[in-house]
Amino acid sequence: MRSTTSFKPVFALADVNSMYCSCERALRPDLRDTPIVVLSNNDGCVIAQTREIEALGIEMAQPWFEVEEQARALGVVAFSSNYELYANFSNRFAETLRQFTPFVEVYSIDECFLDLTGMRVDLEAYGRQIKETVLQWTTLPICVGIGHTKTLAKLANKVAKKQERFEGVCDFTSMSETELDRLFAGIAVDKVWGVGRRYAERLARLGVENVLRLKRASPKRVRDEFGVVLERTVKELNGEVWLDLQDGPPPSKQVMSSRSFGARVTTLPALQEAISFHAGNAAARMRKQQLYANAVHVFIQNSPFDQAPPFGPSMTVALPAPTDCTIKITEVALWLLKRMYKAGIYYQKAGVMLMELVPAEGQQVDLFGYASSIPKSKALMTTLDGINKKYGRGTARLASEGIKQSWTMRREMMSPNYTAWAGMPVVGSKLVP
DNA sequence: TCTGGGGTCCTAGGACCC
DNA sequence: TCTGGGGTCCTAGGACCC
Repeated sequence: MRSTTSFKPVFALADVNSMYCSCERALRPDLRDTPIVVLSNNDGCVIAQTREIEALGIEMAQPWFEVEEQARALGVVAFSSNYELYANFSNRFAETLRQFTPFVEVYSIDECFLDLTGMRVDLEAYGRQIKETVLQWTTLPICVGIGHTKTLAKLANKVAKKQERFEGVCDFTSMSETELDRLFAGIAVDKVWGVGRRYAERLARLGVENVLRLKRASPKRVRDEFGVVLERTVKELNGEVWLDLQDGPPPSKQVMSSRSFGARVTTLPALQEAISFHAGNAAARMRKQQLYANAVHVFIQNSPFDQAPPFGPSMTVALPAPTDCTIKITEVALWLLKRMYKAGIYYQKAGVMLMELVPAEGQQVDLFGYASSIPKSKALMTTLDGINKKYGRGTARLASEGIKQSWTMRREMMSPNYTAWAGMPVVGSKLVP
């Protein structure tokens, strides 16, 4: 963090418009004017859509099967989600932003905060320059919001997206208090970062329906009614900095791998494959962060949408010593599964969560030998991760994950050639088509 | 037939201890 | 046996985020 003692803090939020759809369009420039949706795993729900789609009455998180027919009739093109592709574009996006300030926080796959405190520039013009550069270098369209706190920058970004007169860049810091208040009076309170549907309903009952009302609410009263988180939000709306730019993501406290099945699963062997897969997947992601797990949690469940009564057992077990070894974690997970499994259930989802994670540094070898094979295991895991990094995820894995994997998800509309694209040469962060 | 997959933080309440 | 307060730890649940 830079020192902010002599300047009023300034944050910007750069956010890619319809990230997943924009990535798909990058591969298919011919779809520039075609409405696109991207579907969740299993092609279940709509999780991203281009602007035109809202006008068609298709909503976010709507099950695809409910709207597919109508959408196709309207010429909508659908894609299965392709996270490797999106992660690749996300990295290019963040790298481009680093040209403008070293103080960049990657907040999510399609959003970065920038600290612009103390910059002697016309902030709005700078925002436009950022927007244009990202478009040129990555083909991704973005909006930029600028404010004295992260919460305000978020809100400014929303305004930049929604109100066309701003043309994609909205700078609250250059607006007068009166101007801002007039703007805030016209924005629904649930557009504020940290105010979801529930809070919005409760706030509405107290007569707080727009952002201006929330900004003017008494922090103490908000704290008593809603807790410290929303109190902080109110203060941030008033320009008080409570959230700072984060250096890097804090280490995870838990790592979860879970997924719905492509079709219902009933047999133990199929569940064993799925749990093995999730154990291996979670362990690999945990190793990437150089963490060890102290506990393993496994769950299986049927579908809330099926007629059957809900069945969703879950169990957690503490490990005798922290480990990052896929083999040990898988063993434990399979043991838990065996204890929970009941025949005659149509399982819809299963998952593994690794918990109580601790840094890999300084792990003690326990007295009873559980961890005594650590050097061997470490070499094996390093090899495993190396192969999978080089040749793609899942190239090397435990046999218990199965070969056919009949339980895996559907991705019937995946964009082709994504690996070739991911390997595209980069010159000075610039994308070379 | 088909209904996402990750995470975090806070709070309240119970168990237990002194 | 009854009474009370303070502290910690754990868990479940609810809210939020993308």
